[in-house]
Amino acid sequence: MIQNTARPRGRPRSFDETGALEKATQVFWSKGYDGVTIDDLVAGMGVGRPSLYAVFGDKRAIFLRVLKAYAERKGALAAKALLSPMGLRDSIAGFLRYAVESATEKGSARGCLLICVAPLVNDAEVQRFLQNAATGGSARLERRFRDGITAGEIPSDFPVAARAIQVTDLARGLTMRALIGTPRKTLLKDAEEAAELVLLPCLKAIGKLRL
Amino acid sequence: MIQNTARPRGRPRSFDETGALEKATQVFWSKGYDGVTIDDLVAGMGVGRPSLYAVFGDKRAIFLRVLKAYAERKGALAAKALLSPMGLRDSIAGFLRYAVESATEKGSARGCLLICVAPLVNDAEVQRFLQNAATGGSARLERRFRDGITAGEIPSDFPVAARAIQVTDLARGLTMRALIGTPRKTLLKDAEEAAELVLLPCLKAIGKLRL
DNA sequence: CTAATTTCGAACTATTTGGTTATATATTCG
DNA sequence: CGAATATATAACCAAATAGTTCGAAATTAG
Repeated sequence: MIQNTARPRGRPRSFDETGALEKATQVFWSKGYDGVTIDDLVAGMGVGRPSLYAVFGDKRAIFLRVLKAYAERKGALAAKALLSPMGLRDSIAGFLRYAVESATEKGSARGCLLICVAPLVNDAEVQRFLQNAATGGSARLERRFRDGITAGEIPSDFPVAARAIQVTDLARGLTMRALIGTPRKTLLKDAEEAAELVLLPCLKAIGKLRL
Repeated sequence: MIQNTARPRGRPRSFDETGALEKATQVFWSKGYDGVTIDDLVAGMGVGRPSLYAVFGDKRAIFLRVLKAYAERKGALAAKALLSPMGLRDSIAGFLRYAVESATEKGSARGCLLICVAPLVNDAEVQRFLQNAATGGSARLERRFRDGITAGEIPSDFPVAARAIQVTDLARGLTMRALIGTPRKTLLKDAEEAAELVLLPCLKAIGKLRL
């Protein structure tokens, strides 16, 4: 069963479906949801108008697919940045650094589809999706903090939940500043300092610190 | 000179100019720049189409005026929230609390025109304006931190610049989460914890702490 | 090779949108 | 009151936009 999907019957498509969706991602990312017209998508995706409607549906449907694919891809990369380093500090710094780097990548739009543009889409399903993505993200960060506790890198009463949320908020802030043109270099320094901040022991733990 | 501006010559306007701009603010705030049509503005501002063009210009011009007025108003309120309390902690907490409250106000759109929608406007002048507003905001926070140093509330080597930027980033994060529907109550708690975070002494200062 | 199937390319239609024009209305000045 | 001025209302127009239709093209099945 090398070819599970036998070649379909009619004229073959001149475009790659997932490739076209990736191009659509760039279109939405750079122009925002409301700023995108069907013609923008036709031009950007390299798919003819009728094929676009037949294969993907209307703008909203395309955006939803784009959003979900983007979230999966980006979520995996963010998780990798978070989980690859061994030390907790490198983890958090790596996560924030990744946020900055992907938000200031040359050749791509600035910012982030999930953080900067999707929240402005006036659509209940999009909102639900973003809510879930957000809680999922901070849950992962919280788990990473907890692993830091078991590794003895932070005290056992470290406020893992609060700090996890704060990391996501700081990442949002860095990403929004990328959008308004703050240079990567500045943001990378800020990311480093943000990581330092969220790893500070809380006051009641200071007494127990061995310095 | 009670009436400095003698009544103008022709038919009087049926709308108040600044009032109309405030209504326009709500329109842009709730629909985003690209989501707004001229008809939306005509309906929302209560100004007829030709008058709208004659008095305010096109959509971009209206948005620029809206943006500047909004920034001034909101900036003043944020400054008040920051500078009214005497203690540093109440200041920072008050600032973040204000960000959350204004981003979750009933009867107004969620989020913030400056933080959530203006950054998506693809316009050089808007970008410059936002950059300046951002640096101005963190400069004020930095000053407030410095006043905290002279008041002896934080050590003299407190990283004022970094913490000021972090407060703005946290505020951005809270505001963006307001936009995706995170409830006010949650955000208020997060704001409180964020204030606590940014007031933690840095590690090298802990040795000097008198507990 | 022929028929069936699917996509492609171009044109088409109805609607929305940005911006203007024309006429009526309200006000001040003389 | 009548002329001048400025705004309001409605209608208008051209361009952009969303979504569809139709014939040509490319492929497989028989």
